Amino acid sequence: MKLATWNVNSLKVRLPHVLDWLRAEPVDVLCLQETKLRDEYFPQAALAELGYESVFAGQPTYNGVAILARRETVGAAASVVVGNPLFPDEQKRLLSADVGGLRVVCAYFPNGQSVGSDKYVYKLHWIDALAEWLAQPSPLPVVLAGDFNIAPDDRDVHDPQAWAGQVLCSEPERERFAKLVALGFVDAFRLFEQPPKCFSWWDYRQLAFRRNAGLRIDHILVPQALAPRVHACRIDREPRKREQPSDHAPVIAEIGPDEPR
DNA sequence: ATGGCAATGTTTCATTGA
Repeated sequence: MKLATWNVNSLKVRLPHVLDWLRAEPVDVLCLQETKLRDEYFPQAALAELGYESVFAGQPTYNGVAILARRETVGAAASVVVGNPLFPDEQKRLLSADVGGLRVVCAYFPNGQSVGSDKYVYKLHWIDALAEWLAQPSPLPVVLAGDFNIAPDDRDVHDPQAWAGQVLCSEPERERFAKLVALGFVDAFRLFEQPPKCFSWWDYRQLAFRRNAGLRIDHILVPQALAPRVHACRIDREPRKREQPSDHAPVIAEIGPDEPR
């Protein structure tokens, strides 16, 4: 199956991009972040027309996550959980659903604003609680996909010197990323040899995309045991080239079937 | 040191993002 994650920065504005993208790249599961929509405005019907079932947890203005599942290939989403049971939170950043034999956890990590700020402290606590939750046993292999708002390594930063110690790159954030991975995951993207300077987010300002001045902050973590089944992982820059794009690009992983064919 | 760009609702600016 193909599983992707994409921070769309407003699904209202980006719906045409998402629909076009799914027509060109009919992934089986798509995790969305920053839908910025109340649940009553979620474009369920338009996605259903393309064959996708949606589960979602939104709020006005900020945050909002969704998991789209292509019905004919992965069936219906089950065991939907909104938020982290261990971390009561008004902000809609986390959504889990069982689909296609996987427990898909769609996450929009807090941004953190700046190192040492209240939002940064919240970010670290939020991640710690996520790790605590993910440490609990699951009946299905867990895939954690989303906008982590962490560039795990200097390879994931266009200008590591400029970003050193800054939010998204600070050591406490990177330690937390490593702690999540240490629960038994692998970063699907790094299972493969990748060209240098692969990023998933570029600032809207200062022609950052054209200069490839970006960060790799969107990730798909798969269980170590599933690593042999991951056949590819890449970032699709094409949607970022369109008019009025999201500042993030989708990340796609191809995960093979359980049984060798 | 600051703004720069985009989206939203508190809407003609302030807030947030990353």
